[in-house]
Amino acid sequence: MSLATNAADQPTLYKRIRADIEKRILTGEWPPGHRIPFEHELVARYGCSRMTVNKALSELAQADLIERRRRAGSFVRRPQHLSAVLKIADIRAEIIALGRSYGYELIGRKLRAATAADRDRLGVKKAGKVVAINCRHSADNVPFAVEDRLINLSSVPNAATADFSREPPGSWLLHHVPWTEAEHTISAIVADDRTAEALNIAVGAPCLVIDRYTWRSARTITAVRLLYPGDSHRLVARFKGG
Amino acid sequence: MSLATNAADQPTLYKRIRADIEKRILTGEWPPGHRIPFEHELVARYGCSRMTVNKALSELAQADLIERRRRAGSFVRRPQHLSAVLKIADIRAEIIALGRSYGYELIGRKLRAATAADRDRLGVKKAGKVVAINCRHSADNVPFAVEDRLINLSSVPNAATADFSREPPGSWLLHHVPWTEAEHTISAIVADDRTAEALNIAVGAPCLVIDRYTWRSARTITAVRLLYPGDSHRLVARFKGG
DNA sequence: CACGATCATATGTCTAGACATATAAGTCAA
DNA sequence: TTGACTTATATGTCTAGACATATGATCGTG
Repeated sequence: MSLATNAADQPTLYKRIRADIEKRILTGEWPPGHRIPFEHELVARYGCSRMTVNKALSELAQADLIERRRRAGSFVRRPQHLSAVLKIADIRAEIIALGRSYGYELIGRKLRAATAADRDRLGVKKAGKVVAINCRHSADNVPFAVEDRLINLSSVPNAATADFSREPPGSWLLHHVPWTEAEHTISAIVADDRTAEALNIAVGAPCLVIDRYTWRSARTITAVRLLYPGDSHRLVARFKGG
Repeated sequence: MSLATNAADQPTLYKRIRADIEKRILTGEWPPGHRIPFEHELVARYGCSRMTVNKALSELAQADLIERRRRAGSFVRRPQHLSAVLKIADIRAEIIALGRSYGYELIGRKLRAATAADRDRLGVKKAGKVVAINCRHSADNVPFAVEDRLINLSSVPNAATADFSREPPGSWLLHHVPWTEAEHTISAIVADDRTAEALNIAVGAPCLVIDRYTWRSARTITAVRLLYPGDSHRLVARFKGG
């Protein structure tokens, strides 16, 4: 019976159900915490058996996109299942997890029309407004990292009015812009005068550089460069497979 | 009827099937390319319906542990689905992928009983033999990275007789020891005299350091430290999720 | 109000079938 | 030998049920 609805479909039904739900999550229509329809509701909507819906939801749960709770339903998960490398997205959380006291200091914040350099850095073509932020993170009152960030206001208009004097922009973004993709580039430099002063290390000391570029559904969110003292910091990534 | 076999089990049947197969793959009993039993054979062995074994196999396929081919069967996959950060496990493949000519040079190779330092580095308690290898990778005849590696012969006895004068140990291991887990630690240093000479860079130039520790099923395989010129190398990792 | 016991319900797992579909393998002709 | 056609088969998807189980809600009691 339900095969009727499957007549002109290219993908199979359970994949369509999965894709439908995934799309609503990724576009933010169903934000983290949102309860997605019960299985029996989806059964009614798609006119299929429960096993079909269950397969779609199971795969979404396996991908950590949703969390399934008996008796309660299925809920969109908060994106907290990141690999260790990405977890440094929230430096505050990282430092607190290490049991050290976290310190944050906003050095500069500018709202401006995107310059050519800004557009290049964000990988966007059209002009628009951006926020440029400079700040410093510390652990136990020792400089931990300096951050140089650009936020694309076309994608995240709220960031124009967010108060970054108390909350670090990485944490703010993590809570306001869920489900992004990111690309990291890791390299090493030696500290120049400015960096050495900001990190309280010697000029010429090694620094770890992390450039992260973040987007959601083809919209650039933010570009950030983080500088860590190279001898004191460790990025740990653990993988399974080959 | 099949519920009878499920009587004293803690995990559910499909999870047990999945775990059974996963174990044989991870221990190497079923190497890459091996055809695992057909669904109908597993149905007979576990006395359950096909949907149950199908669920187990589908999850293994989703985890990229096996590949399913219609009419042919299901096969253990070669571990080639690594994240970008881990892909540097095979520097030769990385350089060739960049379209550059790969060069390899074995600097030193020692077979010895594990010293206290070796055991500490490998994270093993019992004494045993190890191979210590020093080598250099180059791209277009320019030094690309120097490698300092320790292989635990208790886990990989074959490595004692492998010819590392032509094949880099990372590539050799990748082809002889499938399905490992790894932990990376990334940091930055400045080049000392020896490093500077090996990489043909200036003393005091920044270097990216990657320490990788690899194991399989609680058995340590190898520990390696890679040094890259920090200004010329880029580690790129791309993630999906928050 | 706090705390247990009970109940309702959504998910978790499973069955014994079914038809669809891709494809390895065999068959036959050019 | 090679290419085209046929066939057998393993996986892919789906159904309409079933019972198990965890847990949010509700209700009653001290």
